[in-house]
Amino acid sequence: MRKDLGGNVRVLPASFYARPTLQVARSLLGKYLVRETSAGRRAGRIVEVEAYVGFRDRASHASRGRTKRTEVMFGPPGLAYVYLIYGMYHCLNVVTERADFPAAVLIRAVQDTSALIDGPGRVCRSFQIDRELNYHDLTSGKALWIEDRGNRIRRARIGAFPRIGVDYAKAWAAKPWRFRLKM
DNA sequence: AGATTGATCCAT
DNA sequence: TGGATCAATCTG
Repeated sequence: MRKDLGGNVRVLPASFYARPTLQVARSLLGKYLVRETSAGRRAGRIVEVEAYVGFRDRASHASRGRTKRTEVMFGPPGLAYVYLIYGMYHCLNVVTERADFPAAVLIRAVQDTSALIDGPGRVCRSFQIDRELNYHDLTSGKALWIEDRGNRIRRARIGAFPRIGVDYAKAWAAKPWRFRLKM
């Protein structure tokens, strides 16, 4: 299938990511995560995400400052931030907003045609995403990208909840920055 | 509830 | 340089 024609299907451009992170997070619901390898193409509908916003967000890796690991979060919008957690699992984020402002959205769950892949580590395992894709340009339309397939998501279908696994962030952990698409 | 696993970060 | 920590997942 052509990615830039046929009306509805198109790779999300940098302008999509260059917006306030909470907006980007909600907008990502219903979009399609696409992974292309030599083995073929695989896609899934994004159904759960989490936003990490700015220097002051204590739940964000970037709250500790600009380090080798967090540098990508300070990069231009539309980059992939992929990191290894617990020495075993990878997590995929998309970088948002603007250069020098650290923000990203974690992809927590996608709906395949046959299964729900629930959990950021499972998403990466299922889509063969690892740190080789850290800094990958998601607007390139190669290897890994996100597509708009023209389906509209009504605001009423989006639920907001506290983020997972960030209790150490105290008050910031309570912010309803996890967004999930109701079935 | 406990184990797993290794990169990262910061205090010693 | 050592050791605590970790945006998770699996098993019992």
